Amino acid sequence: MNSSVRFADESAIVEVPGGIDLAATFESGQAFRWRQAGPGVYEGAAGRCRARISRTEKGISITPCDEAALPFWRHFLDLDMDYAQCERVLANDPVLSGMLSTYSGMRILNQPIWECLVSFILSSNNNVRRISMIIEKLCGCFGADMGGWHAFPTARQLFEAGEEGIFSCGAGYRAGFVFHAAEAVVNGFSPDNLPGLSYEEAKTELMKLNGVGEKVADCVLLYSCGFREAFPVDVWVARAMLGRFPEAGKTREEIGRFARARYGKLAGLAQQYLFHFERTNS
DNA sequence: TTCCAGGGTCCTA
DNA sequence: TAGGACCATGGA
Repeated sequence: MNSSVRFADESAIVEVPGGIDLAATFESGQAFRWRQAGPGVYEGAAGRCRARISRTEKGISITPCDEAALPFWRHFLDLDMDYAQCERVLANDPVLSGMLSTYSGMRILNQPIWECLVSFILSSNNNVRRISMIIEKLCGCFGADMGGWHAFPTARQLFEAGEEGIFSCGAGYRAGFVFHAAEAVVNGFSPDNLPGLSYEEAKTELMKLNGVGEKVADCVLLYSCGFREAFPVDVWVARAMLGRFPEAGKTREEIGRFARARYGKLAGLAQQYLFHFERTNS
């Protein structure tokens, strides 16, 4: 799917045919460095890039953004995926149809893999607000100074920060897990190779890391590696599924299997609607 | 004061 | 293999 683009005033104005709901996309617990800066306006960063994204009549405006930067943001926001078609398919599901009309335009992001991995290691037994706080501290303490803001720290930067440095940012018992992941990357593990594997292979590789279980692995695969069949099951999604699909099973593994069989390659998007709806309506 | 949060690990039975 | 204790911490 290709959409028209024009550049003006250091901005890229991009037409988004399938529509995009910035609030649902940035506030549905998949990314932790984005804040609302006004009505229909979000500011945030991904890796070493920072931008202000606002709604326009037919799509979005990304500032700053030139021709060289556009591919990064196009991939990050998944602008080449036909979400209108995805929503048409999911709308046939009686459970999801109401959620789709409420949050139509919610998208699954393609985040930098290392950043996504660390973010979701930090998510264990934690809440969204506090995860964001820890990540901002990690960026401020160890990320590269980009002039007024800090990039997400690289694996080497977190390795050199040490477990104590990571702990000092409020990571708690998860500091050891993050340090171990950084050490693994410094010693040769390459997260960027994961998209080239199968879903099962990539999940197995991720789960070799300390602090990465079934749920965290599925989050990384869905939000940064392009595996749209991944179906992370946290307390909210488990609650949503148990209330609507008693036949899905009780364990998180059973629920995940049931959802992948039911929704296929759209399982990840279905999960995002279930999570966001359950959180905002409880 | 207790419970909960986008869980995972380790120990015990 | 299943179940439960434990891990840090801040907000409700």
